[in-house]
Amino acid sequence: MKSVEAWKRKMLKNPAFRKEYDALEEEFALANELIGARAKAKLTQAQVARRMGTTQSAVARMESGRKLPSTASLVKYAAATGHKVEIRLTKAR
Amino acid sequence: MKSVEAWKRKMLKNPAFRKEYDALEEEFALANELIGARAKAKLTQAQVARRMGTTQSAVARMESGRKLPSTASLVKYAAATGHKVEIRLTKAR
DNA sequence: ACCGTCTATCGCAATTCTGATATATAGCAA
DNA sequence: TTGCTATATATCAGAATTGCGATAGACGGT
Repeated sequence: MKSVEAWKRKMLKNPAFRKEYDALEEEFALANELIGARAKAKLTQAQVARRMGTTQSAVARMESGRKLPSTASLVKYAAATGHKVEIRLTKAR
Repeated sequence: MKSVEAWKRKMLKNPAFRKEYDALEEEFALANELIGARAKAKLTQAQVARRMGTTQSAVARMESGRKLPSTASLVKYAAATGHKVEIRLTKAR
């Protein structure tokens, strides 16, 4: 067992940290969606960027998960990788 | 058959209009998701607004479909109505 | 080691969205 | 009609995101 995992389990018991973590998880999940979509399309960031009408650095930023991208950007990114965006509000766990 | 429907079918054959229409459809679909989530929660715009830490007018704007709300706002809105946001990039039709 | 390709990050101006207030409209009940 | 509640719209300053160039790191091939 990796010590990082132990640390994570312990920290998640802290409510304050937990809140932060959940918010971050949102961003990471989204970043994975993006990277996965681009991988399926077999395109580089630069190629997606050109199709979106923007630059490679902007695409890298979206995939970094350091910022939540706008809905408009998501739609453009999806189109560039041959996908469409689906946004659902499902019952919270 | 309503004449509006006939007009719509005809217009959708126009590629330029079609593009506009698809973009709008995106926003309307999202607005419906939001309104539906709030209806299930049986909350008013003002109640959701207070839970989101914003005002009734901001909630109305999100649901109007006249602007694409930010991802951050979607997350807050979902939480306020007892939901969570799911964003998926699926194969384009 | 050098080169070419792909990705990550920084800083700043420009664009877009948000928060807030005020006001308008619609429906309903007394 | 009056009053009350819920929703819609306008405006504007402030906040957040984007576009862009420059640059650095990572990786594989020669």
